[in-house]
Amino acid sequence: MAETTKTEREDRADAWFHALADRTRRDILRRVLAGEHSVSTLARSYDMSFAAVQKHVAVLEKAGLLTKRRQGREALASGDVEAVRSVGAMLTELEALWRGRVSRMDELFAAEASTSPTTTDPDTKKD
Amino acid sequence: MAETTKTEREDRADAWFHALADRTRRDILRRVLAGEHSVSTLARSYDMSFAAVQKHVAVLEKAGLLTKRRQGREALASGDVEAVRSVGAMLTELEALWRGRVSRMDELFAAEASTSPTTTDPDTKKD
DNA sequence: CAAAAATACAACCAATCAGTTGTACGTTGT
DNA sequence: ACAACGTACAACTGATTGGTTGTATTTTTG
Repeated sequence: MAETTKTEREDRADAWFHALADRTRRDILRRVLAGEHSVSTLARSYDMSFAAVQKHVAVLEKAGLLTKRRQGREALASGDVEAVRSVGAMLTELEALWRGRVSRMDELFAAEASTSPTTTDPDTKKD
Repeated sequence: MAETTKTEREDRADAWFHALADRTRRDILRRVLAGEHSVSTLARSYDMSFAAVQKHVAVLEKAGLLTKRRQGREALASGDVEAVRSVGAMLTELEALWRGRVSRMDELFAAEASTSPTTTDPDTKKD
């Protein structure tokens, strides 16, 4: 159950980051995270055709960063925080790898210091 | 000074997210965050030409997510955590917008409840 | 010195992307 | 009923992307 394969996760990440890699889309996401907006309302904010904005919304929707709900003739878009959090979590995982490197470097430093205490360059007195 | 304009910030974000929107690049970033690797060492890990991997490294470098240092004939790549943190911070800012929406919704709910206490659906007793 | 290794970079190609215009269809207001 | 509005989608275009091969340069190694 909930069998999320590695490539599925990477596929989603591809979609997430690609969706966020456009400033118009990031701006749209900001707005729909702050509150619901119809596609035409959003479109009025940008110097491009309605169809172009509609495409951007579609990209965000496919990436799962936003959901649309129909009300009469309007399509109301709303940002999905959980998805944004997931992207953030991915970045945190990257940071964890870095922390692993640092602790490994610390270990190495400790080991070197104990085996040969004078290994640290003695020429570095002044400059 | 350090006058960072709005578009400069957006330019960097474009580069960041675009760099992260490719799974090979994300994988390279993971490796170089965990420790220094030469470009050819990285290249051996992927089923593509050396030049292709070299290009991916260049994209990450231009985005500021990784730095290269020359040692002899090798180019050693190392991940930049600060940049990763900056990307994370951007996501956190998006989350903050959402929190703003929620508190505004809370206010609205409180106001509605005080003016017409029976507005809330009485059928919603159980779940 | 000559061969091998690691890098850099240009030129090319197929695929995708971000934008456009045009058309069609359901919904709203007069 | 009908005009205006909001949406959806197809078709097209120029720019960018992710990959390739080929060539040149520098550094190590035998």
